[in-house]
Amino acid sequence: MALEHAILVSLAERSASGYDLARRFDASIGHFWKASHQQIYKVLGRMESDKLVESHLVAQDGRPDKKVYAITTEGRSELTSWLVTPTPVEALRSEFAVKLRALHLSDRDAVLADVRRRREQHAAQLESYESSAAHYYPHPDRLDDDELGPWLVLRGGIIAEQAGLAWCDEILKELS
Amino acid sequence: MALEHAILVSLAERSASGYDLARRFDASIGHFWKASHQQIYKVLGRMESDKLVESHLVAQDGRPDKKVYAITTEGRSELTSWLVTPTPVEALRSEFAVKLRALHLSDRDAVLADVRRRREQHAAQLESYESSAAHYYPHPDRLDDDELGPWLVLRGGIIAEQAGLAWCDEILKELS
DNA sequence: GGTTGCATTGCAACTCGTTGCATAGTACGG
DNA sequence: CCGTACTATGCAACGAGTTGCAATGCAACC
Repeated sequence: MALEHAILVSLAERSASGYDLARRFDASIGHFWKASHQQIYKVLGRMESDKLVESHLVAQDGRPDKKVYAITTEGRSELTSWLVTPTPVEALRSEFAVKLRALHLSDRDAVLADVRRRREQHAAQLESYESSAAHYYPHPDRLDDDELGPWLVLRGGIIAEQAGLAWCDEILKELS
Repeated sequence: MALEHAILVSLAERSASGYDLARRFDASIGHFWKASHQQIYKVLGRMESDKLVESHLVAQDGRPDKKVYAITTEGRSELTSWLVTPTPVEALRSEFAVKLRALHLSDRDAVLADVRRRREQHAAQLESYESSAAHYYPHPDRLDDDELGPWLVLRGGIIAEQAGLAWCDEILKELS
């Protein structure tokens, strides 16, 4: 139930509608935890019956009404207790690694093309993270208290993409 | 349906029972694609009705009978066509990143302890990969054709663990 | 005037994977 | 002789996530 907690984190920062949350997940948090709007609406519904969040309707002009969700006291205590429980290291799960392992059964050129594609995707993602970093945190040596977390997460993304890139480069070297 | 393909890869190398497969997944392939025995039995059953694999019973002495699965021609062609289709880069999904993002809502010492724990796990995994590499591939500059894939996969694991380790170290530095 | 796109919420059906349980024979240590 | 551990297979229930579809109403573009 990690989406539940990701939503609590997001709502603890600011109340939002399901639609807003879906957009936030497309942007910041979503770099490390994707969620579709269907999934978000479903989980929000369950969280409301569990009293972790509460909602009220907000009329808007020129747009459909929206249902703004806020975290409850119970939600906050659930969140803080989750925050201090140790996190199991998630197993890495890579379809690409399975394919690579079967290299001797496969078509070398197809694999090469695939690796090149992946390399470009990692490079693009890395660039996007780095420009986010430069834009939002121009002075990483002087961060506010509430900036440190997001900054470290961004650093994690950068490190992961660099690793992905390095792996692709190593594969390309071996295959050429 | 990636487990299906991982099983096909494994059976293409050698026929095996569900139990054997579960152990293989605990060892080599499983570093990058975990699967429980329940899951494996279930998928094997479906794959048999889909004619991707076929089984026959083998009696053993002192042990229960086993059902040995072999890949079929149809399974092989499914496998080769899967091998040449491009692989989407899997989104990274990290519960830990979500927690880290909420650092300002959290208990600094609890986070520190968690990061230290994760650091140890990455270090242990890295060491295990490196000793596998040293043991199975003592001469990485001279690899057989069928060794290159597994070697590159292992390299991917090493690179990923090093990245995980580097991230932990960076977090520890910032939090101290 | 028609099409496209955005904002907003949601349902239904499905796949994938996890957890817990059941069964049964053998081997081994205390 | 008893408990534990290994080999071997499987079912049932559940949770998480994906895919596809649907509705409505406004704005902007051609």
